[in-house]
Amino acid sequence: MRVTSHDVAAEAGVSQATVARAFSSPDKVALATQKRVREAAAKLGYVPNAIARSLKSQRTDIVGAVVPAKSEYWQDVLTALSRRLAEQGKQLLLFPFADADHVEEALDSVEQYRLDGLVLASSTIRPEHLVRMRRPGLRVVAFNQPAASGLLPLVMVDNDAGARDLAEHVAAQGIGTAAFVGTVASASTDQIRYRGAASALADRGIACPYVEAGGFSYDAGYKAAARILDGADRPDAVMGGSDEVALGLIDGLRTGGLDVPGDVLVTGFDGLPQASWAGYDLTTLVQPIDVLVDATLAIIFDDARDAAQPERIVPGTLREGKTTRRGNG
Amino acid sequence: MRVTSHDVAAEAGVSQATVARAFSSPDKVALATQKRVREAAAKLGYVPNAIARSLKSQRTDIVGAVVPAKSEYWQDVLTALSRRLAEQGKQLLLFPFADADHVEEALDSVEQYRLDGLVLASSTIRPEHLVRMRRPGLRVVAFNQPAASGLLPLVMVDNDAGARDLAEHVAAQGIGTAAFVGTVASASTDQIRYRGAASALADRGIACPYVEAGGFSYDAGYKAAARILDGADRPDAVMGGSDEVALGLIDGLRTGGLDVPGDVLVTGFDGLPQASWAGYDLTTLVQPIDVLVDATLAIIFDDARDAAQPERIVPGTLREGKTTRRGNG
DNA sequence: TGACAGTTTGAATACGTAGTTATTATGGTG
DNA sequence: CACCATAATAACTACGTATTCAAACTGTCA
Repeated sequence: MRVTSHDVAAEAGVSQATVARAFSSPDKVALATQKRVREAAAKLGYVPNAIARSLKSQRTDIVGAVVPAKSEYWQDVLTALSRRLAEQGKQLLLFPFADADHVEEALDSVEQYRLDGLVLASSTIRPEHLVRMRRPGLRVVAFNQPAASGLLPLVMVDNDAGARDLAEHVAAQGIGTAAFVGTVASASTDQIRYRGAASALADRGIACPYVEAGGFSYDAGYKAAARILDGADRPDAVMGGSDEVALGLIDGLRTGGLDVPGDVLVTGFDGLPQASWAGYDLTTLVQPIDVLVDATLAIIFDDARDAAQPERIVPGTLREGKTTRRGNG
Repeated sequence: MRVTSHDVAAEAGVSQATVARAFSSPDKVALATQKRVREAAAKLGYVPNAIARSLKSQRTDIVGAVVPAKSEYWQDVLTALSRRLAEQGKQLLLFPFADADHVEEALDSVEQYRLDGLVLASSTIRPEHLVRMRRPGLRVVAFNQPAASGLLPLVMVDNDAGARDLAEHVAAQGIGTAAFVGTVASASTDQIRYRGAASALADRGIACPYVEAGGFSYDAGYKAAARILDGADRPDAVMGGSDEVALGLIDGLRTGGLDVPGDVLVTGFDGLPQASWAGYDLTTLVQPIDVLVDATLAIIFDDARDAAQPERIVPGTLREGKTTRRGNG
């Protein structure tokens, strides 16, 4: 039924061991034998069984990713991650979770597979879940998850500096008041971004209250806009906790009759492709996803275990769009 | 080092076989023994090894997906697919490819893993690649890929009917001329959608030339808008081959000084979340992704192999947005 | 020619689980 | 109390590969 190395061995008139060697370490097999084996394999349609190989070699060439099921940002990250892995002949196995309450189930599945590495995403994974994944033989990396600091190797963009950059850029446009519309208040990225922005604005005498959108989505941002519009004093600038929320904010504010950027400036955070779309042209902090992904894979695969708890914090870059470009007055 | 069922057996004072049974078919183990095994397992931190299980049972509980590396639409599909699989305790393994020339590499990797099923996506996978994947023991499904008809089990939205619905809807707004901006002319979905739209419009005496955007992206649509604007006679309506292209078209047309829908109507195809964003509110054909995913998994996992070559064609639903709502005149 | 280093190959084994067969314990009945 | 049916467990083996170890073969040099 299924063609195995034994079948190929019989066909080529050699032993199974030789077939295995011909595929995994060809330099140890005489050229003529190699050719004979390859021909037999081709004739029978033999393909090495990765499952059996993994069992023997204790490597799966598979990296797992525990991520929120629905999120533009994470979709982008996963795209970059899986592409990078594919280039190295490795694969990405997804463990999506619907919400914070279902993380544990995802982690249960993870343990079954003997993955080479694991990327833990989402700032809503709780610390107790994080430490649970510290197992011998499994390289875990927390991705953009400040709460993991000190608990796990960590790779993230410099949220604090990024938020400050955005705040300073906005302040430079000459605003009087501002507001920060966060995603979910308990998310550690949210907290850092807010503190960074608020602190930078405070330095310039600008107050910046926190408003919680209650989700990471466009819809959450859209709805939050209504609350901004209803508020007593409308801020001159609104800083979104993420691009998705910011894009929702823009549409919500515009639906409410405001002009962006004429009446109110808006910023985001992440650098999603959609933020660059001409309809929005959002000012945001672009995360260098490729750099973050490379850093992540370096921690997983580099034998030179950089220190005990590596912590790579990568700077983002400010993207200036028209959402913070005041008309001419 | 790694805890195995043998270790647990020793700890619990039973045989390895009993430990295995306690986990895979608990009903065959006395309750008291079961408890003892579970306690020993918990104490040692034992987790069954899915790799070894797969080798023995010839099932991996993993479904693979060969998809284009970069695409909003496929990201959505994969999200739905992986979520559905996770609910059933199964996982999704990604095999992304950068472009049509790299499909073969992806397929090479696929064969190594003994997957329970495989989803082949993208309308740019060539027929010879499709048939290559027809292997005993592997359930393959072509997802939204008309070209696979007759070659592989196929699940797709009714592209023809959808395109006709959109065309009729647009025609009903009282247009005189139209244009179809496809993605990539060689894509089989593109061809069907164009033919459906053009034929429905022709029935009403409206000509509909084909314009190739040259890609599946927002950028491709944005650039195609320029060509529409430069053209001799501007169409009253532009039908995009996909939502991504249509969103680019809208922004491109608006950048060029046109009002959408005031000066020109625009439609898309797919029903991406972004199409519903207030800034666009695109008229499009919404694909019932959950239905498509369920149909796909049914073919992969249902033993009652529906016919030899099942072909599930699911109707989409027209979403009427403001991009086809002419002002009031 | 014989010995020896180096290369190439084959036999045997282990990876960790699940299922198959054999053995022992249990309980009910005449 | 013997006997049998049934439940529960143990011993063993297979899944397909990679690797260890030993054997066979190559060619070189004294």
